[in-house]
Amino acid sequence: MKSPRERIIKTTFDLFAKQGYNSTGINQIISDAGVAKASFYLHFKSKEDLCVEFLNVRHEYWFNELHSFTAQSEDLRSKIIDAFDFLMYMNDKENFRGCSFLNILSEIPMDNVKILNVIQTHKADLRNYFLELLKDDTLSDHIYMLFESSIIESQLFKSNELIVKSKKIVNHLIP
Amino acid sequence: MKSPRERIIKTTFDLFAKQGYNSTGINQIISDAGVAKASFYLHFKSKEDLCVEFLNVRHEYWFNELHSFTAQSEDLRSKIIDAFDFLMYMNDKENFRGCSFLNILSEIPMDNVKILNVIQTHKADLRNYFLELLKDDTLSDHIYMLFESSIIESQLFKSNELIVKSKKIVNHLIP
Amino acid sequence: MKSPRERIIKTTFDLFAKQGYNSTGINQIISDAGVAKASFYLHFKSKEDLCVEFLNVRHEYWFNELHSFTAQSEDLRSKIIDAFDFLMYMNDKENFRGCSFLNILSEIPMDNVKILNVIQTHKADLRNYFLELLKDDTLSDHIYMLFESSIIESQLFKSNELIVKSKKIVNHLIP
Amino acid sequence: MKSPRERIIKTTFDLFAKQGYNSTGINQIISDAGVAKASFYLHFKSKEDLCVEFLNVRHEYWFNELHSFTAQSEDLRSKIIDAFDFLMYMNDKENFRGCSFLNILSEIPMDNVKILNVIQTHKADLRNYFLELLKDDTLSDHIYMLFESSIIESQLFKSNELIVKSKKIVNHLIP
DNA sequence: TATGAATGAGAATTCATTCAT
DNA sequence: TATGAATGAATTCTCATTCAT
Repeated sequence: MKSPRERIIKTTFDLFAKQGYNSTGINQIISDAGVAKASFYLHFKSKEDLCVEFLNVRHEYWFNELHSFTAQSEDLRSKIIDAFDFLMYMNDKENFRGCSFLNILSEIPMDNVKILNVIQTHKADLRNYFLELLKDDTLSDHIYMLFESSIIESQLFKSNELIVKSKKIVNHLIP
Repeated sequence: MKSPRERIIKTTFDLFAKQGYNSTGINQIISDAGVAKASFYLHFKSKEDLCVEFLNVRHEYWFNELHSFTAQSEDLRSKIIDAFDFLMYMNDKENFRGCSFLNILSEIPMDNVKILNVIQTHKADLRNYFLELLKDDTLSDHIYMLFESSIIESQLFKSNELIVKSKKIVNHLIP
Repeated sequence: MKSPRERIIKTTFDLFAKQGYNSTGINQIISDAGVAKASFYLHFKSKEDLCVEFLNVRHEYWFNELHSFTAQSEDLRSKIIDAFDFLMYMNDKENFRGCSFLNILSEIPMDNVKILNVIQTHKADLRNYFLELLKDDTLSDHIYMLFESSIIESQLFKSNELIVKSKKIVNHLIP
Repeated sequence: MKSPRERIIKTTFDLFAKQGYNSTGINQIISDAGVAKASFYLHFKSKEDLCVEFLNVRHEYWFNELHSFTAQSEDLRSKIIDAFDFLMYMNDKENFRGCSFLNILSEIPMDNVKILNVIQTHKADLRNYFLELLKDDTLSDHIYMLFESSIIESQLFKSNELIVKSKKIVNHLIP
């Protein structure tokens, strides 16, 4: 059995991704993780702190998954298309739960800069991911925005329809 | 002075748009609205019920605002561009709070179909708005997705940068 | 059966006087009072708020008791002496628990002005009580200080010894 | 660097005197002292135990300070007056925090004899201090009580007013 | 002697909802 | 229709203490 800290992070990873931030209480986390309440607060200063940790872990996990999913593709075009296929893979895997970062963005008060920063960094990294592939910021932002919409709209309609459509559009955009 | 029901709706409209669903308690609503607790539950079965009502009112309000904002434009191109300007107008007015519908989508449990339906309907209407203007579902969905991203990214970065960029892109897309 | 609010105040009165502020939790108060937790917070904004209310009630109670205890005495000297006898009566009644106001003074952080004010007012009133009787502020403060010490020392040593001694001293001081 | 035990005692000395007993948690003590939790309980059986130790150290410290402060004075009268000046000196130094012993007396359950004993001993010693100087137990207790009030009232009103008044009164009392 | 990790019990407070009038 | 009072269940967080090493 892993250490309490690891169990907390693992549990949080599952619960926040599945239920969101506000719907997941500390009580559920500790009971699912099999950890005492005080042990939780030994490792995390507050729920907000845990959220930051969660987002960091999620960030790493998500990009790792993206990278392995797109690793085979060699040319630019298929690398980008793969990214959209990755979204469908994730929707399948996580049941159209959408983007943990954007979900939490909606759940926190607007002045929570600590969490906001982590979310912004994640998305800035993603935006940069496309920029480094495409070397053209208008095109890369264009695709980034289709990518973002693809996530949200598939969450909203519980369907990959607009991801598929985005793929077609993107296919035409890439030179 | 308006009726209790109207006062509740008005207050909810302000608070949900400003603070979100979960951060707004019934207590704040009734105290801001100057209404007794029991009176609230006389008119609304539950907070969820109120949420549906809020989304309906918001739906109507939002499209009304969009229509008046874009009323002057006569040709297609400027009508679409105006829609993106409308987003900047709203960000200014509502301090980059993003889309009430998408925000609540993130705040509710995924199986809450009652609320999910209202959100889906709103977005379907918006998607249709572009379709009816453009008569070409690939193009209209393309623009719809840029529009959606524009909302979210400006909320995320508290900046209109990507709205401006979207406008340029959209300008090229429209024939 | 009285109203929840009354039951809370009655219970608090007993518990704070007996156990002090910090050793008395909300849980004990509501369970002893037979009231739901949320009902408690319906009537009192916070524990601090309850403390202020408690001190106000205690203030009135204490002076009422003092007045009735000393009501019979007609001349100045015996009125003052009666006040010291009153302390012994209270020690007997409340088992040498000392002064609720001074006890709480020791229990709160020094910057809690809200509570500090109530305590200061109580003691200013007491100081004034002696002044109005004696019309000589040096003498009245002299006696006030012996009175205060009498409370504290009898609490400390669980004995009325120094009250008795004070009475003798006071007897000589009054002209 | 001193031993853990010494560091704990030094830290406790500062924190208990400044914040009181209940407002000072073990966690703050060990973190301020730079000592591990288990090391703390190696040296002190419980917080209560630490409290006793604190009071003992404080006792010694306080009397030492008093003695040095009054060392210069040769005649009886000025030695007594000096004691009251000492209170003002301490109020200045410790920001009107009052008597550590009386403060803790208010913070503990009444049946905590272990701590109560230490407090009683301290005050008995003080009472004896005046007795040995004055050789007249009525007079010495009279002054002792003014002394005690002086501490408490200056703590209560954050002012030396009643200490000054006490000095005048005491000046007349001493033959 | 020294420690970092872990804990059970309890702290104050807020939630959406219902009841009696 | 309208209401003020009352509630059970949950919230986040802190307490002094102990265990395994």
